[in-house]
Amino acid sequence: MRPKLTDVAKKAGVSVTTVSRVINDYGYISQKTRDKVFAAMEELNYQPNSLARSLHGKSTNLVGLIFPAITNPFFAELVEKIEQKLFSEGYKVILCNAGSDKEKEREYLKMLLANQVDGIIAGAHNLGIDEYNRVGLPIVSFDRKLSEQIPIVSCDNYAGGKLAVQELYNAGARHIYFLGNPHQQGNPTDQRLAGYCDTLETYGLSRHIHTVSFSESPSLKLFSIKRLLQESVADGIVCTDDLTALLVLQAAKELAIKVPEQLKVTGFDGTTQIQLYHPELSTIVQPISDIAELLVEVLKARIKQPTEPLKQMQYKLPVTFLQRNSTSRSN
Amino acid sequence: MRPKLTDVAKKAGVSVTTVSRVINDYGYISQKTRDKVFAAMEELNYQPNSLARSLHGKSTNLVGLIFPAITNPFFAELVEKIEQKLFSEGYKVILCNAGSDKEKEREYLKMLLANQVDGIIAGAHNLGIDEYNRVGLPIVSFDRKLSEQIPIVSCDNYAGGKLAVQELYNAGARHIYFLGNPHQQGNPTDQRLAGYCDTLETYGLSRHIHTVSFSESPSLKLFSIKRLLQESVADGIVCTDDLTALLVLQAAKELAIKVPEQLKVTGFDGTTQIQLYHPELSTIVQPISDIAELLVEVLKARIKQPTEPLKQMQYKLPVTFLQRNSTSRSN
DNA sequence: TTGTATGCGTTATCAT
DNA sequence: ATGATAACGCATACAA
Repeated sequence: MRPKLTDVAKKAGVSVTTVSRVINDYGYISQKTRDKVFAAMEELNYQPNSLARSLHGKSTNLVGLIFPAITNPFFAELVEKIEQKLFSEGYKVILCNAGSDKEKEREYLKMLLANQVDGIIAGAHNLGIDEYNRVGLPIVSFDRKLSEQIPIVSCDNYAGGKLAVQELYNAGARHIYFLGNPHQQGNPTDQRLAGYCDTLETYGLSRHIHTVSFSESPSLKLFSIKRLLQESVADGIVCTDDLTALLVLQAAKELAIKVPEQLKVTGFDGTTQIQLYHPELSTIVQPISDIAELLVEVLKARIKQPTEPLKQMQYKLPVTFLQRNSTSRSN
Repeated sequence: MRPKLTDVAKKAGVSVTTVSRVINDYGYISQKTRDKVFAAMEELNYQPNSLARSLHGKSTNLVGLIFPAITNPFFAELVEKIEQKLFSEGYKVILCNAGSDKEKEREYLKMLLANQVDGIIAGAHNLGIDEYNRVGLPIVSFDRKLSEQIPIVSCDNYAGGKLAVQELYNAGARHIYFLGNPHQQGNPTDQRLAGYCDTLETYGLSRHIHTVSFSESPSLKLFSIKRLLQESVADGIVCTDDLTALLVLQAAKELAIKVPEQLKVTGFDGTTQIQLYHPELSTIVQPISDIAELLVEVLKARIKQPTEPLKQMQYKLPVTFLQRNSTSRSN
């Protein structure tokens, strides 16, 4: 049995109140008893039971993170940054890898409630608005609208889509395709598509929109991308994420299509990892660290003042373009 | 305020005991009251407070995961698998990204204790034996010896080191270098080095052991690898992880050293992600899914019977070789 | 400066 | 078949 307050009290020869006072540094206590208590705690390797503490009305300092998959480098880096910020603020993280599983996300949501988390940062979005509305807990969403009450942090997806087209155009591409996940209504990532469409229009080019399912197995994805490359006349492709872009590069290589001479490609996300291990890929870089920081800041504000009306519904962070070889100008 | 048992009881017009009975499916209750109670719960969106529950002696069904960095694809895949297994067993995961920070790992360990986790799976190892011994909680370690009392799950690192050398040798390499993290005493990963050394000896070749710090920044790592390639006569390199191997490939490319003609390279880990996005890299594949499953199984056993003496101290899972172009035979 | 008693939300024992 | 109540480990109002 783990030692409890009474055990420490007994060992130190004082009352539980005194021990509690020492632990929480509250009220008046003599240095002598303080020392005695610390010695007893040390000897027993005592750790206050934070469950009992929270039951008493104290907050748990627990934050739930709901994301689709940490094996995706983008989410891995984002989650890691979030975890770091939260840790430095005294919060601990319960990680919920919801995948694209509605039921699992629901389960996790219930679990987080049951564990009295102080708040939730949601990056997976399989559930509907009302389910999130019922939670009744501070929530901040990454990159997706969950409800009218839940603030969203994301990068400037529209600017990203626009920038990608501009860069491809400037590099000489005139048949610019869009390749991404099937889009869902009302999500900020749709803005990437909107940016693409609008910008094409200003150039007087026509749009070509193709989708590959995010959840599809990568080898299937590779297969459909190859078919796309064979059947199309694309000389530029805007991908909605880096992994898809890498598959395009791979497909092009297998088909002996030269990048960037015959085909220029941009990714989206710009994780440190892919920047480093795929230095050939141009991409729209999301400010992952800033996003993480902002998510945490906004959540903290909601936790502190849950009833306060939202100052701001959406926070959009700027993107940048990372010029690499896959979009080099070929003369 | 979140609804509590009394609220549900009041709404359903029964006592708290009855509600508790319904929730836990315990004792006798008429279908009629059962329905009433469920209706009330539904209406209030009631979630039992698992803190109060655990306070009463129930287990939290919480498992702590301590790992160095989920941005490393290997850990990302391992953690994701572990999380999946645990979830399907009814456990939730507290993720502790300890980095290589001793203090953070210590903090996390205390936090997990305070949150009454049922057990811990430890994959980061900055702390000493005694700190883990004091925990007094079911722990299973991945790939590292933490104490006499803590079971270890790992792949067969020795076989991995051996296999790598064999494959390089068979592909024609005769100056086979070892490139990895600086090794620490008594850890299973040292076995990779041992396997390398022993196997070289059977071939009558001499050993060349080089280290690059794991925590070093990748661009620094790349730099020192380039220097190594320039100064050495290596025609084969055994890397202790895939990311290092990728840096070697990159360095070779920049130095116009042809792989596999002039230099053959093997990685270690074999994550799905790197297999897919770096199809040129030969590697020793760890059975990640099996490792995850075994970690969870062993932990479950410890949780069920914490006092039972360990049946087995070490569990070694077999590795396989994935033959790709970086070790192709060049005639 | 220190100790006693009560309550947090839930489960379990005992009664009805 | 259902209800009253003690206990879980801790924090705090109140008392000493």
